[in-house]
Amino acid sequence: MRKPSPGELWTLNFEMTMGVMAEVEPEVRELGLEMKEFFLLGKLDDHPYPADLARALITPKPTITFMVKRLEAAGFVKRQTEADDLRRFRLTLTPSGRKTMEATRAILDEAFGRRLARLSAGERAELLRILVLLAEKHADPC
Amino acid sequence: MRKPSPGELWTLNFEMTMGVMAEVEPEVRELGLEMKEFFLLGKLDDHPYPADLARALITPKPTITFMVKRLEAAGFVKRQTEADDLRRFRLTLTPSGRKTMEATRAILDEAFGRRLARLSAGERAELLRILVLLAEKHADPC
DNA sequence: TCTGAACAGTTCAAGATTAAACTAGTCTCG
DNA sequence: CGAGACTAGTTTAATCTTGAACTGTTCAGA
Repeated sequence: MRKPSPGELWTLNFEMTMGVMAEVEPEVRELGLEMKEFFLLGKLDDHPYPADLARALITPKPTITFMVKRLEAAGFVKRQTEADDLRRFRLTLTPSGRKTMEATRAILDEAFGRRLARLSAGERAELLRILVLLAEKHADPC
Repeated sequence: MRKPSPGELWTLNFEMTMGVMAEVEPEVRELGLEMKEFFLLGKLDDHPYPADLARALITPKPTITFMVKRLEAAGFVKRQTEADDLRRFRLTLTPSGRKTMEATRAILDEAFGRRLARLSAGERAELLRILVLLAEKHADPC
């Protein structure tokens, strides 16, 4: 590959990522979960409120409302009102929700693990190091 | 970061990728393009037929139909019937479509370039090498 | 040539997403 | 306290997406 521009590199990475997601999706669906719902469940421990989730997942609030509704109906999430701020609902994973989330992660581990197996141990470590650098949020210097 | 599982690494990467996309999206919208449409335009040279695009973009055929309709109406894409196979339409970028696509890529270059600037030249080269390995499609050994 | 399978692309209807507007609770500052 | 600004979460209505079914075309094999 000719030396790509940053945008081309981003696109290559994006397509790889989406390829893995598409690979995994049917199997995850069989667990009764959409990939987007998996992302939500994965954030729940650190971001237990809907508005908080909306920010963390870069997703509009109404979308979160509807996803939470579905997840609650499916028995993956429990909502409880927060005594000290009556506007908010604290969301928690039910045991079934956690189990399903972990099963999904296992499927993802397996699929992306197959790709990572193409790399040496050193390359995998380097990739981790690099991704941590890239993922870091930098304060906008205004 | 504790050594993450493959799925956690994938998720870290996915979130970084989506973060860049969210960063870029408003500016791209001002050009009159959705990000999804940008991906479509970017594939057009190599995949000039809708069904072909649907496969390349891992997207259902009706979605492509509607996106192409919009892109044609916006003057970014031209459709012409293919004489030797009357089922198919060949799609081509109009000059305006190519210009807009390139402007979008420039925005992406700028945004992802800012992240890449956190890496050394050696790390960037290593990242490219690694992503090429990960992105490669392997034949399923059945 | 004909028949049936396969493919390109579209339509339609059901379902998902989301911007805008809303309700209701909290907080700040006089 | 009380007014106004802000935040959480929902509703509504418009838009977007997509599975299923369809039309029309091509192609392989009898």
